Amino acid sequence: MEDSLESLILHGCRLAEILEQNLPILADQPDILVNSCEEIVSAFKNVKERVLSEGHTGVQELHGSEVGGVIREHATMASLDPRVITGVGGAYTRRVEDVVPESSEMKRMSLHDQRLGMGLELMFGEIGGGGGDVMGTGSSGGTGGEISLDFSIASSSQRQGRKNEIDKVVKRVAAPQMGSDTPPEDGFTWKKYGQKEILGRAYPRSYYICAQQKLHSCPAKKQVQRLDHDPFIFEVTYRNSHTCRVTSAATVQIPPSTTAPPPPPVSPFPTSTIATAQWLSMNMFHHVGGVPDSSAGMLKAGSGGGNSNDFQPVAEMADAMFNSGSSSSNSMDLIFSSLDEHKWDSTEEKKDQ
DNA sequence: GATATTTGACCGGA
DNA sequence: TCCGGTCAAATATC
Repeated sequence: MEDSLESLILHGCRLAEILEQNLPILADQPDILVNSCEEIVSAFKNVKERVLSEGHTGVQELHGSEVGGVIREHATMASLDPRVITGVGGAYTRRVEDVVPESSEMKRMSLHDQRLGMGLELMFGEIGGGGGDVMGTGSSGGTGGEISLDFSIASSSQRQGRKNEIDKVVKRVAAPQMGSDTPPEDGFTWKKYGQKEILGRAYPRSYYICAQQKLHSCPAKKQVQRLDHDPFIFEVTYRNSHTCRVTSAATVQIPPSTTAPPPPPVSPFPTSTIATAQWLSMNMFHHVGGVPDSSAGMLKAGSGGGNSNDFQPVAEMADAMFNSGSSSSNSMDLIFSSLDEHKWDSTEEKKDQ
């Protein structure tokens, strides 16, 4: 049941993201804070248990040509962990209620996770059907509440296909600002060398090479493509590892699977206190009708390269959560810090330069 | 003037 | 032959 594992991770990440986004508000509402933390802990505890019991095979084997489809379809299965189903989203709420005995918590989860489900669907929508082996790792990193989902794509067909396809990482990131034409900073400087209309895509694809290519013969490249159904989400494909970074900062070793660091934190949710409070009350706790736009969410797909280490941050995060208690808002910093320390190196390095 | 971006042409894999 | 990726000249911006 690999899908449930990934869904669990995603669910936990999403809950953590929601909590982090609303920490300023929840600081004055300890009861809600505790409740929310417990939900997150529960989700990741489930992940941890599954990882330990399955020996990581769950994530490693999250292959398939239809990641999205798998998630969507399997999420409706009665045998699936209810939390998984609610985590996958509101699209299955009714089905869940059909299958699972009614539970107040379940219903609440299902309802206030509706927007999450939409996000997940958006997240997976275009990855599915690619015919590739997709290694997925859910992670939540950055101080801005970024939710990311990384998929390294290294299908057998792609291995045999075009060159440079082996070291290929696809990430999805939200536009730094609504309507922005440029993807978020990712810690590297890029030089655009081309743009092309892609068949079947509503938006052109931009091609970038590392700006350090001449200096360090850095082979890193990236492609930026807006999603058809959500132009505020960029699908960023990284190819080749940065050699420039290794050269300029010998202390940082970049595995191929983490070719690119995550973009800077971007708040995918309303930023004003009022807007946040409204969203919070609508979706997280009171879940009255209406499904907010999830399109601004920070989504990434990519990374991994089939390396089991991809899964490590999740386990670390789970550990951090379980060991740090759940009633303190500081736990969130602790949770994300372990990820950030790794992922934000390059950004900081660049700033230091 | 240097650098960055745009854009049409070309190349090569499927 | 099609289409994605790259090149390089033209253009824009600083």
